Amino acid sequence: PPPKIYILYHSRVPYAALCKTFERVEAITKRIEILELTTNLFRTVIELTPDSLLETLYLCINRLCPDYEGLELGIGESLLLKAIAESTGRSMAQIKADYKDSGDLGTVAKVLAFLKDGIEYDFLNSRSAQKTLFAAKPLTVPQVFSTLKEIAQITGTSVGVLRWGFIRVYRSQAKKMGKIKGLLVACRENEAKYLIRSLEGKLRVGLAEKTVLSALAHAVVLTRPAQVEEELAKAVGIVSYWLFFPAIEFNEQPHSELPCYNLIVPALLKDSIDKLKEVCKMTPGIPLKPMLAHPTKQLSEILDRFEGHTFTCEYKYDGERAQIHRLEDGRMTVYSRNSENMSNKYPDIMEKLGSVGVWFFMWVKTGTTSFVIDCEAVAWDHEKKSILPFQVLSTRKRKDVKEEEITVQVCVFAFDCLYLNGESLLHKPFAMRRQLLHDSFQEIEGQFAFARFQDTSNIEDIQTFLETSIQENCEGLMVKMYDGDESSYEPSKRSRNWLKVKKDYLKGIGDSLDLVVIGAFYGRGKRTSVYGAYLLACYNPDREEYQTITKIGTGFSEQALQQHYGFFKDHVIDCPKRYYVFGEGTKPDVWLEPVQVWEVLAADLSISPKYQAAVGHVSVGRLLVDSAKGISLRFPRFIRIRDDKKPEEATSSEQVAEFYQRQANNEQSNGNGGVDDEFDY
DNA sequence: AATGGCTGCCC
DNA sequence: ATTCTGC
DNA sequence: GCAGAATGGGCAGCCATT
Repeated sequence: PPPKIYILYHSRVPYAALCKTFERVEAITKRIEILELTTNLFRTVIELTPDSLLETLYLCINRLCPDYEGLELGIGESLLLKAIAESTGRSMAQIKADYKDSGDLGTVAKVLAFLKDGIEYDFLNSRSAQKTLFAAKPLTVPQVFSTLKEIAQITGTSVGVLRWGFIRVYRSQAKKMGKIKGLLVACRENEAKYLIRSLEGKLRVGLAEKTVLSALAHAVVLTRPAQVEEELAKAVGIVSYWLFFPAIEFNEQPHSELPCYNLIVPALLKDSIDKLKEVCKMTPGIPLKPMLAHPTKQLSEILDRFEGHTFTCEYKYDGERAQIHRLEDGRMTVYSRNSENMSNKYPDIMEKLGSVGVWFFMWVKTGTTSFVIDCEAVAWDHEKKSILPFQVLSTRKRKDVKEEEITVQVCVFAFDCLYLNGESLLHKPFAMRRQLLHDSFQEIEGQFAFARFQDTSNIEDIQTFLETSIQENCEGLMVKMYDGDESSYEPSKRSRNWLKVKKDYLKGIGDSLDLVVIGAFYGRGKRTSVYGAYLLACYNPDREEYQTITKIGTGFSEQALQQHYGFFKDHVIDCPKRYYVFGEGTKPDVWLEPVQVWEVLAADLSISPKYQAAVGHVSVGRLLVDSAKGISLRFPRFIRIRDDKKPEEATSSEQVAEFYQRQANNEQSNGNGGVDDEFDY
């Protein structure tokens, strides 16, 4: 149907219009209706106030700018709680209690009465509030957006010396808080709710980037600025998803190749649709959203998926995704998985890749000018010539890194080439991209390597290759479509053309532990009114203690969440048992009696600064483990209740220590395992 | 100058 | 990251 | 199968406090 116009003619989009859409979207779950509502919002904006389209869109996806510009609000839950408390004149305790009950900070801000000039205004009762409270002008989308941006730009503590020697301290947190409060008092009806959620960084209305992008495409097809195409509007009186399909397609390519709304939106408004594809082309220097892989539960899934196709297996390295760009003019950038600019973290990579010198030491072969390559940066032990764990990589400094001061060396494992010498390779088959990658770069030991691969279609070979990858400190395998149309590079897609196989996905392998539930955390959002996460412990029979090991918050079906809540609410205790061993920073919202054992799966064990499992038993060369550190789990998830086990029969501290030791031994001894044939493919 | 809490970003 | 769920 | 929303450990860096 034609847009329901609830925006009157304004020079700017009222923030209320946006919030109204959010409210409607939040109330429904049907995807097509959500799409329709969002499309109508954008159509209205295009028609009435096209200059606000970009800001409207950014507020819909809850971002301030393209990811690679790296501007962040720097506001979290604590600051918001404080801001809400101060704005409402209520105590933190009250705010926290409300938060617990509603599971939504937005609701907390919306429901509470605001105190202003000694008069209490009730936001729910808009009639009584209207007269006085609404003295402030209604918020507009550009205004809210620019204030959010200002908040993000506030930084640092500065000390200014005023006349007569008075010292004034500007605190960035206080300034941010001031801006938030300023917005809050101007909010009406539901605006505070969505404003707070924007500040939290999660809109949680069931509308996120993919749908917003699709809605944008629909809107610009149906509505051109200043010339509503009535006929077209009538034609879609019957809502059919497939009628819109061309619109989706036409916008998807531009966005996947040039994921920057600052560039796309003006082009959408100005240019014809045909021209858009020309304007929005892959551009070195602007990061692509990396292609992602589907998890695989069994090796047989690989054969099912790739039956009748050629595919190839690669090691899955446990490091940090690095999309490396080099432009013709020599400028270079390293981007992370989430398109953050990591160039300052990797001066060593920049130096090596950018350098001209003796060909023997260069990663880039002569003749290779511009490129975009997809890689994994992995911590590297130069003495042992082996891969170090992710936890080591994560200790690398991130800002203003000087090459001389680098403590954690990195080896870059390249596995794809998306752009080469002025030409996009996104639509080329993977076989060709890999060939070009190998033709254009060369391996330098301990610095740059190609991801190890094996082309095979035999399940036993895959099994063996998987085991070898794990021996060599990798996470497992990536299995990729090798040839044909389906092997192209699909930015931002979790494509079925790439599968990942990790040992912990496979049934019966991986670290499974039986742990005791000793605490719980209130759920939020769709987990309001049940516990959203739990605190788990292992058992130390010698000391008769339960030692905390991890929180857990995934793997539960909705039914399981209900069931657990129902069960544990009768086992809540006022304070922790004296035989609970826990760190100050890991206290749950409620403590529980030790009455149930859960089977839990994890990818790895880690040295923990917070948890206490096997404390005093942890020793490994590289990670300086002091006696106060315990063990925790990487990627913990709930598998099932172990009703057959009593709490005292849970995995013991000693076993936890053993698991860790085994893992560490593997990391230390097998680094070199069977790699003397490094160039043997 | 040291410490600890908060935040954002890796996985 | 992993996992679950409505469409 | 997609898109969205729940939730995990742990690191550096920033800021406020002491």
